Amino acid sequence: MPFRYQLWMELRHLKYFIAVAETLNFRRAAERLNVAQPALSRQIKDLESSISVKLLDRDTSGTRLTEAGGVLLEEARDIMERIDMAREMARDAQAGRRGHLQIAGLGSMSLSLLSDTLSRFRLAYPKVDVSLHDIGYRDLMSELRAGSVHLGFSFDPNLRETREFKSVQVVKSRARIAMSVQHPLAKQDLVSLKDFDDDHIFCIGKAGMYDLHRRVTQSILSERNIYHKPLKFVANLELMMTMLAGNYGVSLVFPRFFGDISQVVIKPILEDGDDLEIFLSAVWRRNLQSTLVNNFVEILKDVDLG
Amino acid sequence: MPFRYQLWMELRHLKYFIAVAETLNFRRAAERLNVAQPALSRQIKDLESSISVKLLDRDTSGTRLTEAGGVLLEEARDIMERIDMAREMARDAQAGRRGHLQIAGLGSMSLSLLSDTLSRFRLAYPKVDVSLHDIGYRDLMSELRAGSVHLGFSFDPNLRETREFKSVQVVKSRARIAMSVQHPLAKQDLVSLKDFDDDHIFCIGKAGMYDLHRRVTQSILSERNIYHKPLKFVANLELMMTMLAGNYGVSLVFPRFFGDISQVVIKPILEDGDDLEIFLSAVWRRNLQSTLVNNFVEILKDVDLG
DNA sequence: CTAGCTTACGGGCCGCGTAATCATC
DNA sequence: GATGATTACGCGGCCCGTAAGCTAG
Repeated sequence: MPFRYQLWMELRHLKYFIAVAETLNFRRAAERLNVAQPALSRQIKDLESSISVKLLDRDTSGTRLTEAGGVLLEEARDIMERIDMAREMARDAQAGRRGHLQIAGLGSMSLSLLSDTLSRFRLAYPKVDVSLHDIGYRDLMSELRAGSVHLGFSFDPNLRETREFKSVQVVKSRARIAMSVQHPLAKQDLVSLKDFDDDHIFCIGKAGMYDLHRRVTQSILSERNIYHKPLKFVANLELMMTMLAGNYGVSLVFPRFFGDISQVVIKPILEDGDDLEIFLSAVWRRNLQSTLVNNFVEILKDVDLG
Repeated sequence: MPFRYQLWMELRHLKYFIAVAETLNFRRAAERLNVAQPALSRQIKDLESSISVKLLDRDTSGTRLTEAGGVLLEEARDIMERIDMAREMARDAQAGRRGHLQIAGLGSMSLSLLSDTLSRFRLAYPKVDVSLHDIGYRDLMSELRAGSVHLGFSFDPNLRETREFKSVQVVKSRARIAMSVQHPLAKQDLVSLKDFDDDHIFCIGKAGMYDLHRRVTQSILSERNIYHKPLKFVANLELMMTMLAGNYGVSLVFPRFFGDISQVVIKPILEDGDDLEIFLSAVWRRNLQSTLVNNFVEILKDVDLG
């Protein structure tokens, strides 16, 4: 397949043309350009013939722009500005001051934590476009590999320091139980996981994107052989909080990844165990040499999310 | 004074870079460009060093865009499009299909006649920007000379065929008297200028822009030694028509330059004389080689304004 | 050994500068 | 003659192509 763009001129032609069009005098334009006048004449002539358009009227009374010349002058100036801008943009991009940063996390659970980091990053690098994506943790690896996501947030230990990925631990949280203030146990300071066999236990999401919550909840309960009713699912965090506030059930939550909701109290758990700790990590491809990601991670480390 | 735009690259560099960035393979890109691979390598290297930005990561696993490269790729594509567009626009301009056409006339008196011509011109040359200006006939000559107005409309015989200007007669009209339907003479088919010594005679404008009407009216009346009350002035055509409709006076008008107004009748004049004929001409600078103007005049001639 | 990019080197095109030519005032 | 633009012409840079070099699988 041949190439799309034909080269019918070079930037030199535009530069020379602008100079002549602005001075309307070949000799002075040549001086400004530090070239000899004949060279300038020749280039203008070449430009005109390459587009088959008369750009300048040269007669005894002087040199004047034709209408086509006037039109091209505006365009040419604009193009030269674009050229300069392109260089600046590339430099910005190299310095991590410009670009597109695609960040993905496990739904609002992790992304809602980032508001501080995001605002500080925006302050430091205002020209960087940041996009947030809610994707499932299963997709995260492949998206990171493909490069369509540059930085991910994950609770998955498999997606931490490996030969392929780098990561930094962002925050950890210990599982607690969230329930309505009207729940019988809401007055206790400490509750046991065994106390909720009569309650519905809510999880966010049903399959795919949000099913991390279900997996963690199920694993914690079955690890301890705790009887419980079948898990109930709600689509998102807000819905779950509404259900909890209405005392329709309880939920195993990781307080730092949630906001404070009135009508809902969060109680520590009597039981012990490492699996009650959950770690949120930022993950990115090790061989992705991205100043954007590096800058973002620097700020991320600097921000106290705890 | 040195020149504004520095040349740190040529379009060739952009073209080559786009090809490499799209194929991510120097050899295939070189094929598409019909150059040898080393030449391509060298140009990309030159481009990178000229802006001090790494655009492509070349390692054993292949060639990939850096972030800066991605940014530049978008810009480069855009610039190449602009280049092609610039040529098309210049060609359009040369063919009179694009540009700015500045038209001036003597207020709404003449410009309101042009709606047919304007709409046909717009149909034929949609990319041409037409601006209408209301300027006095005194300014018209200087504006035409300066080139800030390309085509003018004038009743002034001095602004017709001269060594400096070309013109074409657009329409002529014979003076009549406009008066209210309630005017005592409104029932007559023919009236004499001498019948109105008791009526106020209205003219549009007081000084400057619109005073052509006053000059013509005054000249016609004094030429015939007709007694009349001092002329009364109104700012514009609409106001005058309102005054006439209210039977506050009469006016010497040139029907083709006015619209039909209810409550106002227009009567032929008994008197004879060449000075009762007024000609509207389109005028432009003779040595202005403007396809836009030529095209416009062609359509103007073609449209029946009578 | 192959694939893929870079370095080395010689040739040719072209853009430049000097000088001459043309045109108008 | 002065100003200003266009040919004429030889030089030099640079872009290119061929060939060799380098690295990784």
